[in-house]
Amino acid sequence: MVRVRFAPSPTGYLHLGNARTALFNYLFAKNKNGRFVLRIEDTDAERSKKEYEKALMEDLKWFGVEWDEGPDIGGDFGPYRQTERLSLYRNAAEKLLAEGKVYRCYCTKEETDERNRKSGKNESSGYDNHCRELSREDINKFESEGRKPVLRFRVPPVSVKVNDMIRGEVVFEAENIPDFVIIKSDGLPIFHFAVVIDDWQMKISHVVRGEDHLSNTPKHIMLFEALGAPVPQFAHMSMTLGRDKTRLSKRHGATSVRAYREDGYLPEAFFNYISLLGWATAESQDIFSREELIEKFSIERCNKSNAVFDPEKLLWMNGLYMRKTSPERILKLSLPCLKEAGIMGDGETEETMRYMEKAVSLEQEKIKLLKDVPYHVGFFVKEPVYEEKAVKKHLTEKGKEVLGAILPSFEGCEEWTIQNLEAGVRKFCEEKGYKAGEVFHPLRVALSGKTTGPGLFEMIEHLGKEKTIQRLKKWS
RNA sequence: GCCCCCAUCGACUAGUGGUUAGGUCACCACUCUUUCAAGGUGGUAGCAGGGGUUCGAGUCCCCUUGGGGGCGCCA
Repeated sequence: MVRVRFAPSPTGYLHLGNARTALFNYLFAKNKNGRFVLRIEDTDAERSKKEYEKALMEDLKWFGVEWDEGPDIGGDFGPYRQTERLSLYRNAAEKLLAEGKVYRCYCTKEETDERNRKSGKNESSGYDNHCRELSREDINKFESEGRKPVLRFRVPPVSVKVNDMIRGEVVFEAENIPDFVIIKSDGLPIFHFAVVIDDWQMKISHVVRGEDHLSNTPKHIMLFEALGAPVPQFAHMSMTLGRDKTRLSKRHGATSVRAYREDGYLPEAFFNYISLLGWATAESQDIFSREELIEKFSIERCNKSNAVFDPEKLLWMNGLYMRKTSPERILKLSLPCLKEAGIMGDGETEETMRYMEKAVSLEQEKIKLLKDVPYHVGFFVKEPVYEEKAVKKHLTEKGKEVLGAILPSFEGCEEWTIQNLEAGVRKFCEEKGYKAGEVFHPLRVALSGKTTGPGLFEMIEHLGKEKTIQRLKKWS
């Protein structure tokens, strides 16, 4: 049984990189008919916030990554929050201590840094295993000073092979791994220890995570072995970078799932785009339905090299899905924006909803983001926002003259259909000797406020006689 | 400083010793068209560098360079 997990820290909104890790875990699990576990790593008391945990779950659900076990829905291997599992870590650590696999260390950060400096080593070269063989006397002395020890893992002198599903075999020498802390002096576990205990006890079969953890994996393997626990399979996926190939951060623009969600991306577009980062089929297909992705996904086809997140391609893909979906759904999803823009209110009638659906359908191929919907369809119900440039260019004296001249033919239009409207306007052009553009452009601007929009006659037809005449009068 | 990973168009990628190095985004041109889009057609653009191995290297090996990551009482 394949069991994978996604284990975020609730210290901020779900990051794009993490979203990708979650997605790959999800796809892998679903592809293998396995289980996808959500675990919250909230042992960092200062930075972890309940509201972020909530947001994390909302955003995951938003783009369709749903878990089979997690803090909100439970499961057979809970609890699923690390702060609720502290006794588990403590017990496991006690056992290792009794077995001599970990030891108490009383050094402060300053002391180890100082020793490193004196021996000419780099400050970040790690712990020097100073407290490995403390005597009873030493311990008593430190304890009487009131020092609180940390628990350090006694790294065995062996090399560790990581058999990575993406990277193949990677070997690490123990000499490059200093004894590391597993329990802090306040009794809380360090990340590396908590993950191992959790993965073990939650029976995680495959650990799929970012490459940033590859160098830490030998530590994890040593811990699994010290615990007598089975070592899971590992797959370290490439990292997600920004345009300049550095780690994705604020200065690259939006980096949280929340931001894309609020900008009006469609969840299926986001899902599809993210799946393409560091993974591809032999055909390099790039449009997939959720089901297709689940069916075709495989860890073996994950790339080893880092991937640059390209917001432009995401935007293109969103437009594609926007064109594919129904106007009804677009309207429904953009309702909050429309309300905010004062274009629609609460409790609109069924008739208005259908009217707006039609308006959306006329503009659908141009809509790239939900938040742009008000801009595209606002003029159908509200007085147009007249764009200065458009007015200046087309609603000139001559333009207004044309509008005044054509007004009667609209007033006299009995059957308000696209065909009639077009025939009428064309007839007008011919009779008065206007070129089409001389009439079409002023009409469009007077009615919509913009130089771009739906087909002119579809637009007029949908606007209706009343609004059309009222707006034309205003400009003639 | 030490350790690890990676390297095909600007970006995402296909490629697993013999290819005119393919697709997608972006870009450019043309086309369609009342506008803007969308669509269609075509195009610009790539194997980081140097050594090997081989009849033959984008594909295998080594070095260099570049990029990323790790080495915390953060996760």
